[in-house]
Parts: sequence; C-alpha cells; structure tokens
Amino acid sequence: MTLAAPLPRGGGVALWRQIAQRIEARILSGQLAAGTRLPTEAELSRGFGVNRHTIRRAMEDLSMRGLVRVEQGRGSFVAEEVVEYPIGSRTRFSEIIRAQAREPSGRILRLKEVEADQRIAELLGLRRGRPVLVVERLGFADRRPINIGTHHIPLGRFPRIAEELSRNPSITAAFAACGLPDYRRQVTRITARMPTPEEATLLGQSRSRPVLLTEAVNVDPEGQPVEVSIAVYAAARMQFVVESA
Amino acid sequence: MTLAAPLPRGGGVALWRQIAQRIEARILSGQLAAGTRLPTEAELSRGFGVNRHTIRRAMEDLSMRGLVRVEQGRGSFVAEEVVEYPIGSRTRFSEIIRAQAREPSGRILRLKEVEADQRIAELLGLRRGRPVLVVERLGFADRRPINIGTHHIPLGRFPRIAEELSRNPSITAAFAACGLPDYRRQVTRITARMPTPEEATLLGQSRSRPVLLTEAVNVDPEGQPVEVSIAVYAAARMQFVVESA
DNA sequence: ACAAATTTGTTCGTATGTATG
DNA sequence: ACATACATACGAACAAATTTG
Repeated sequence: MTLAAPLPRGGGVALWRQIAQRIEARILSGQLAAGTRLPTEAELSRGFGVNRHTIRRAMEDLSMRGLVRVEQGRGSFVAEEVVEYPIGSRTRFSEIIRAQAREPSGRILRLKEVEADQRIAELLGLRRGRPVLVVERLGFADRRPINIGTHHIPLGRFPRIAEELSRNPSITAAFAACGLPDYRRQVTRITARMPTPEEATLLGQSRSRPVLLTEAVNVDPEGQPVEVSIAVYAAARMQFVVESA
Repeated sequence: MTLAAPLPRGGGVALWRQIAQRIEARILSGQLAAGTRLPTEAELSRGFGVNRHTIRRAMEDLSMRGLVRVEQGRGSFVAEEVVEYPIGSRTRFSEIIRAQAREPSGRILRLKEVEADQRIAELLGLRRGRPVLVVERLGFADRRPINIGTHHIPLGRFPRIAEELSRNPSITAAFAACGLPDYRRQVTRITARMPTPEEATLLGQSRSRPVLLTEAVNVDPEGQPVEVSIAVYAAARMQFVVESA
C-alpha cells in the first residue's frame, strides 16, 4: 500500500483531511489514473492506522469534490474526467469531443426502417406512419463510450441516408452526403433516469448510476425538421453546458 | 379491479401490448390520476388472467414511455406531469412555475454566512475567503417540492440580503429589495446523480431515483456575477428545455 | 433460485480536544 | 473556572448492494 504512511497526529490538521489530501495529490499527479480502483476502506484504514470512519470521512470529501466515485458493494474509483458538452445551435457530437482534446468515434448498433409514431411524427412535422430511419449509435470519446443516440430521420427526404451511415457512422457526414451540408439544433430537452441493463452495459457503467437523457430536434437552414435524436449519456462522465446570450 | 377484463388472445396483438394500451387509456382519460398507485403486479396478473411476467412487460413499456413510475418494494404509480423548465437568460423559478399554470412557493431551509471556497469564489469573481451568504431553499409548484437550491451571494455587495430573504423567500425579490431589479443567467451546467437521503426526503422521492443537478451563474446587467446557485431537481418531475437561437 | 463472500452504507455508543461565551 | 457546542476519532454491529459460485 503505497498510499499509506505515518500521519502526524495532533498537529492541528484533522486526520481525514490529511488522508484526503494525500489521495488527492496522487490523483492530480496522475499516479492514480482515472477509473482505477482504490483500496477498500478496510485496507486503507489498516494502511493509515486509523478507524474506518476516518477513511470514510476523507472519501466523502473527495467524492463531494468529484475526485472519486464511491459505489456500494463494488468499491471506490478515481473519477473519470467529465466531458463538457455545450448545448447550442451548433451541437455536433464529434466537434464537441474534439474540442475537449479527445478523439471521437462511433459505432452503429442498429439501422431500422419504421413507421413514425405519434410523437416522432409530430416533432418531424410528418404524418404518422411515414417511413423513418431509426439509427442507434454508440458514441465514444477516446474509445470510452459516452452516449447512445437514437436518431429518427425522415426517409421521404433522405432516402439514401442508411447507405451513407453504414459507410461512415457520422450523422453529420451522412447528411452532408445527402445534400444537407448544414443543420442546426432547434430545441433540446434534458432529463435523467436510471439506465436499462442494456444501456448500462453499452455505456460501461453501473446499473445503479443514472443516465442523462436528451431529446433534440435538428432543423435545416429553412427551419424544417430533419432529425429527432434521443440520446442517453453516462451522467457521471457528462456535464451539459448552456450558455445564455 | 376495473382495469381487468377478458383479453382477446391469439388475435395478432401481444397480450402485454393490449394491457399497456388499456392502462394508458385510463391514464390519458384521467380515470387514473397522476400520482395514484396502481394495483400490484400480482393483483393485475390475477385480474387480467395472465402471468406476472406479462404484466411486467406492459409496465416496462409504460414506464419507458414515462406514463408510470415503478418503484421496487413500493409499487407502481401514475407518473406526475413533468414541469418544463426552460433554461435561458431569464430563468426565474417562480416565473417558470407560473407559466406552467402552477403556483410557485418556497421555504428557506438554511441561511448561513460562510467564507467562499475556491470554486464559488472563482465563479463569483471574488477572492477566496470573502464572506458569502449561503441560502438553502426548497421550491414548490402547487405545494409539491420541485427543487432544492443552494444559493451563494456575495455579502460584500449585498449585506442586507439575509434579512430580506427571511422576510420573503424569493431570491428575485430579495435582490430587488437590495437594489438589483434585474439580473440574468449567464451559464448553466447540468448533470445528474443519485440523491442524498436528505435530498430524497425533501423532494418527496425515492432514494433509488436520480436527481438533476444544475450549477448556474447569475450576473447583473453589467455582467458582474451576483449569485451562484446549485440546485437539485426530482428528475422524474422535471425536464429542462433549451431553445437554441 | 439460492447462498456466500466482499464491500460500502448506516446507526448506535464512547471519548477527546477545541473554541465560545 | 465552568458549561456548552462542535468537530474529530474510535469501536461494534448490522443493513444493503454487488459479485461469484
């Protein structure tokens, strides 16, 4: 246990603070990489020669400050850096990831032609039952899964979009190849819920941690809806940022 | 059990779909009011004469579509209407609630003078250690708890704000009484996490359901930060809406 | 479906030191 | 000097979630 070392007692600094500071220093210096598991509370309390409560107090501090993530029954982990995801009219997955000095990538999970249900039809300005391509796509930043996007695209206007997407799993590129070089996000709705088991697996996260859920409508320069996307994000790794003019 | 009635089997429509549709119809027609508890899965399975798994499939469908809320160990409930909470430069709690035809109110939980820590000082454009008033406020819509806001206000600029707040638990009104008739929201950060036990109690929600977390900076007309607010919202009752110009 | 082992979460109780009035 | 409040620290036991067999 390299973390442990004798602690000066009665020196005016609470033991839990000293412990938190040592762990923090290891994390900030990179000696404890993001995602790595910390020793158990029992191990730490033995290592530092303090009571388990004292360790827990230190962990609570680190957890509150977002440096570690504690999961009941599993252990404690060095927190991953959160992706700052600006929500605005030019919200593009790959641009946002690249702007954070990470490498974006994506994998198409499913491509399916369906008839638009009530809600999707309304948002796309179509009649119910019109053909829509449903694209499920897993998005990555630096090979870590970030989101699962379910995109609904009207096939009446973009009949060749499925073909383009199977060639290159980028929504923006597929639209460009179908004659729409630019689009903008009109509205985004944000909420949160617990993940389905499948979502938790795909996002590589615990089932007891929440996901952020967005529903967005993208429109062409004339204001005509071209896509409705519903996406889930691992909440622990994501922070949406809304700048107000 | 008025919900139950014989179901046509082998008619090409899955039993769980028929069950889900019946329950949905009752909810949409208002026969099952928001927040009321549904019969247990065991009762429903007896009532419809199907296996409990079939009921569960129907409930999962309804739950995914946001019509019901299922809580392990407690039961299933008709989902409350979600509050649509627009995020923009004029984000004001009471105005938003009123715009949804609900009655806003608030209760101050705590008022405390503290020294600004690193993060708050940075966001407020102060030096660390400067006096800041921390206000914890529970916000209601139609007497239902909606959010817990923790507001940080620089006392150097607003020395009398605590007094105003104890008279009227509205942040906007307190600022107005302290000579700031108008302010705007500059940036909002949104994420989600699980609630603390206290948060779950105050929000009247299950501890196994997530909360949305916002961090916002409000500035005066000159762009000077006047308040940092960190708020948690019951995710099941809240949807943030971001319109992009 | 169940059981065991592991790990964090919660709640008791006790004791000590420090700041405050 | 004394009482009080508060944060710190330790100990024990049990609850709850997760993983594994």
